[in-house]
Amino acid sequence: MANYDKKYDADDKYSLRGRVFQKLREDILSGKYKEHEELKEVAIGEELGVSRTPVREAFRQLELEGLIRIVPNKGAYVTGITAKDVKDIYMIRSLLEGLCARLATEKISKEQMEEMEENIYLADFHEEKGHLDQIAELDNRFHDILYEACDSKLLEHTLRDFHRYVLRVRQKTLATNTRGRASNDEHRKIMEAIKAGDAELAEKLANQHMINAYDNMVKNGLKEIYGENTEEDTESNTDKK
Amino acid sequence: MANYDKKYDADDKYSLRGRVFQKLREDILSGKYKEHEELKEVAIGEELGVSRTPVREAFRQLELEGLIRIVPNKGAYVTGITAKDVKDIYMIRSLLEGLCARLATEKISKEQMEEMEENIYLADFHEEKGHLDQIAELDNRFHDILYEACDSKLLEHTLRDFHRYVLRVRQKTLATNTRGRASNDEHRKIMEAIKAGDAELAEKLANQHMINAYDNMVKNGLKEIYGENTEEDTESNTDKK
DNA sequence: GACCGGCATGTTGTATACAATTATACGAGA
DNA sequence: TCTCGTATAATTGTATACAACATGCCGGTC
Repeated sequence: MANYDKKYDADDKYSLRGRVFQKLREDILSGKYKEHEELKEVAIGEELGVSRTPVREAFRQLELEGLIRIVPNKGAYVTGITAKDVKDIYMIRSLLEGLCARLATEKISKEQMEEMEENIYLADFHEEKGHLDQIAELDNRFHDILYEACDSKLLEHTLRDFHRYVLRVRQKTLATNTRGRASNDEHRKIMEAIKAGDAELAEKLANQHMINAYDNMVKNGLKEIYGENTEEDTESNTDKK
Repeated sequence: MANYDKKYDADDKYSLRGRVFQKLREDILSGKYKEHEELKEVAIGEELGVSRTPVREAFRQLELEGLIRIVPNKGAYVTGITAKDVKDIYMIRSLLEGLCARLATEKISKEQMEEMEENIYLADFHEEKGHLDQIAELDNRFHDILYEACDSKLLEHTLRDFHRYVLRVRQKTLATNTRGRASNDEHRKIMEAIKAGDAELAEKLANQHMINAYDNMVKNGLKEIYGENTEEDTESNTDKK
């Protein structure tokens, strides 16, 4: 981890490797490739019209992002997220989003503050109309703004990683109920605390925001989506040492 | 980042790529390759007796670990750590080590508990004798035990990443003064809290332990080691679109 | 009929060849 | 002498060829 600038070249859109990397990440997160599915180098390569070399390099990166698992001499498999993983991520995020909000209170710029207010306003609007896609999009964007505003490349990157990682789960739950409204209300309170310069409060609210999001997810049947033990690797590993 | 099992195959010692990856990581962390030094594929390849292919793949992984920075069509450069990066990392670690200690209080095994006690006992011994290398080693190991004991692959991995990342700095400061003793005393208190089942206390102590470690580092001239602005990328980037 | 071994096939691992891009050096012109 | 442009070299990006390994089928043997 701890790789700030990475995004700006690892994701470079203009090399074949970068394109393959982005495409595969998107496809995995969007669910095109499902858990435990095997990704074959030649198949991916043909699909995207490139040779195996850039595909292989993209695989190595995807592995470090935790999206696939590479078994030497065997293949690359899409990793699963267990219910426990999700729980752990939200525990970690609760603390770090809090830290992020606290730092942002000091560091946020005028433009970021304005975008945040606009974000909440827009989310209200789409909430009224029931535009689920836009709500999800704005929810993501709210957190992105917060990450940018904390003025710490490391924290920003860490949070973005975790955020992206649970997207697979989150998208399924945000659309199912009234969490959208509650979530946006919490966003508003965080925003107001930051605007008022109350770092302590902003931190606490952001902490709680994550806890609420997780609780809601559990209530709405996280277990059914990602079984109690999706166990991305059971004892099927005879290749250790 | 969220890539638990990765270690067990990304680091696989028996493929050329895995060996190159490990070797380079070690060399960068140990300081053999210095900040902003350019790593050339052929040079590394020849040195290790392999072709460019495994070297390139190792580069991609090192980039995601934040140890090098790859500029498309130009080269791979060892990244620097700014003083602010170190500060951010310790802020993050303060929270996460606290969480880790709290979780470990519930989950730690008998064996882990025993190793932890032994660790502290040994550290005391080497402290008396002034064995700086062993003290540093035991300090690292203490945290590793804690990471393992929290029973969260994600948290464990995240903390390990950050821990490893600041090793470059930490090794230089631990040896310079009396921090070794103070650090071990703090370890003992954390251990006792865990043993007593007091999760709250363990968390607070671990929080403070990181803050103290950072304060000590600042006192002992972090600035001089990693200048105020080691700025791993200034505006020397004319290649961004 | 069950088990074992080896060949055939497919897939990944590595090396090498070639293309594209960037850096460097040198010389011509002002 | 300085600057600019072109040619040349060096380096990375990509494709392909070959090697190593894993898997599954098939026939043989007990």
